[in-house]
Amino acid sequence: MTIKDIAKACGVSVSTVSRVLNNRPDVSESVRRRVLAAVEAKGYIPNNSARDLVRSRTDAIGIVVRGTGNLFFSAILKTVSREIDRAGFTMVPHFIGSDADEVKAGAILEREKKLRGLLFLGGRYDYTPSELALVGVPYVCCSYTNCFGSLDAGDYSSVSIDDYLTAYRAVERLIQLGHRRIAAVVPSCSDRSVSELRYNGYRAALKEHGVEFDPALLAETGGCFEMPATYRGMCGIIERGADFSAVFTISDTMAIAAIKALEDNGRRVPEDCSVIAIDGLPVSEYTIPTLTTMVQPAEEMGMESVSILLKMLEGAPARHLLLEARIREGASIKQV
Amino acid sequence: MTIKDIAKACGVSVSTVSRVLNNRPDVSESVRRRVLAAVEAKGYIPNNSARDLVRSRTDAIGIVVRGTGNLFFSAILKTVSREIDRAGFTMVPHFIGSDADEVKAGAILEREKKLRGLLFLGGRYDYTPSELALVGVPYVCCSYTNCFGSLDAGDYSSVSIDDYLTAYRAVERLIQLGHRRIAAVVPSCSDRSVSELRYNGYRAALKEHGVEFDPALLAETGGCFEMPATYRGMCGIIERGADFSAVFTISDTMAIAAIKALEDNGRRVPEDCSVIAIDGLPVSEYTIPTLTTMVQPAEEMGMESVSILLKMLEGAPARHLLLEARIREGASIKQV
DNA sequence: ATTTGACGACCTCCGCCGGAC
DNA sequence: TGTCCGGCGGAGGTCGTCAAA
Repeated sequence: MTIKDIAKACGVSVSTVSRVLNNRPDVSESVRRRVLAAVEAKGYIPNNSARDLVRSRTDAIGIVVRGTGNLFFSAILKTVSREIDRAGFTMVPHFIGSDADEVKAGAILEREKKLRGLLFLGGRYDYTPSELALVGVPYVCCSYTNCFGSLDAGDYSSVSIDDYLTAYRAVERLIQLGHRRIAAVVPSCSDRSVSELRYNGYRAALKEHGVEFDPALLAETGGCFEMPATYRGMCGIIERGADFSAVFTISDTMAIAAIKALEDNGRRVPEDCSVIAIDGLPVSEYTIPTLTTMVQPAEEMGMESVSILLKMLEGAPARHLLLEARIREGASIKQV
Repeated sequence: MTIKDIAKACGVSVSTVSRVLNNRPDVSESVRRRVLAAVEAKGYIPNNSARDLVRSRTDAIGIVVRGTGNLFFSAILKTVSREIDRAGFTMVPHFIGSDADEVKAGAILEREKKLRGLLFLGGRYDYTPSELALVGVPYVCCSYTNCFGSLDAGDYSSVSIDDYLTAYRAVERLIQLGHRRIAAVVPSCSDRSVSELRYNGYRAALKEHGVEFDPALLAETGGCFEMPATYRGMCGIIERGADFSAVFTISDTMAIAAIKALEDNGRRVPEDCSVIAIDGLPVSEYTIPTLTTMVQPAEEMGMESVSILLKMLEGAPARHLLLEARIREGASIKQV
């Protein structure tokens, strides 16, 4: 069942059928009706591969999810999927490890699947224009920005929270409660990415409030956001006999692992040690104790990312949206 | 950048490049290397639309994920995505609510995206053949089976654990530890689905070991797997003054919410009450206390689901794989 | 002036035949 | 005789162009 069969059945040319199918004006009403009737009668459906081939453009939007096991991304992904479907596009997801090259993955995806646009869910903060030259379609960085990089702000869009400020406020909250010896478990202090940014917020909050930074209170997990590495990092701080009354981690799952390490070493949370984090996962509202955390507006981030990308496909300029993370008071911090 | 450019650059014919690209045997090793080097150097990627076109079929496999917020599915999804990519197919995901009609969603997806096959991640256990007649491509039910339905076993594949037996074993473990008053929080006792199946396993374990079932120890959440509803259900059992020393829930996240409800009502886990569940999420290894749970082999389920589906696309018969859920001993249960 | 037909290009695969060694 | 490679044509739908009715 091809366009030729329809043409033959109607006694018209292939060109004419194509014109009807694509709603072009230069076809007489009588021929149009005859063709549409034949299409309906024979149940003809145009071959999408052939259409894509000649139009050289699809309805595909790629999503590169960097960091498998990131529960925060899982939440965003569902929103993104829903919004892309709603707009009549097709979502093409691609999951990569947190140490993989998302730009390369996106560029390959773009060409393999003929993407109209790209949405990066997590990535590096220090792109250079030459790196991103690989990407030939509009793209949005969801949950991060290019603050360490050198991209022209007009060349890409981003939707994120202010990582530095959010970390600053989380640590400031601990200081307000009287904490001075505040440990931190972070993937890295200098990864030119989310971890460095939030670490800088931690350092700035200490400094601003006259608290001296103590390297003994810091654990780096070697770039890893996973719970086992976080658990080991927290144990490391404890085992070296460091003196601290609070812990800051850059994600909820890291906080859950850190709390586990504290409890396993005989330190109760929050009685012996306060813990604060950033993310606001649903599950951390049911941990014991309930986690106090800075909630990222996941739903809003997903919606806005897709909305901005779709508008870019229609020629709208790039946008950089900075959303606010609000604290969700739990029971993992207390006054000292 | 097309196959012609590669041919020109290597000084060979288009046919030869095509032969190399498709791993055909009748090409000399030297030419093969030269062509592959040029492909690498120029970053050539074959046009998928053209490939699909000439092969007269697409490379799309649909995934209908039923139940947003299901962390267990998030883990499977990553494995499924990786395996589909590896096999050279394209994954087309579709997320729907846990009360939505996955068959209808799959059928629509199949027509819109011209799918080769479908993978249902979560769904009803009681399909009838007429319902599934909507689906015109091979499909695999991942994480569930049609045990309440009337499908011909040869018409579909499934990869799952034995829900009834797994629940039976979990509850049996509690009985072995001396528990007789075992509460259960389940979405529903009669949803013709996973909840009913696991509830039946709970009831069977009680009966088999001479423990009388007490309706006061049961909470139904109204078909909901979410933590807030589970929390309320658990609180309901406590508030009605029921006497129990252990709780069985059908998922890890439900257990986390149940433990929270217990602790909030002054009952320590496991000292005052043991809790056991089914799933084996990474996060439940870091909750306090560590959850004792029946681990579903998520990685294996994802891999096998894709593997079986791909073989079905090549004409292989349907298969029904029953995987084993092994207990992960935590610290949420104790002897009484 | 309006409508319709014919044609080539787009891109890849694959089977087939022919030539070269 | 066997191995390797070139070349051809058909498959599919769209779209611009040109010619014709």
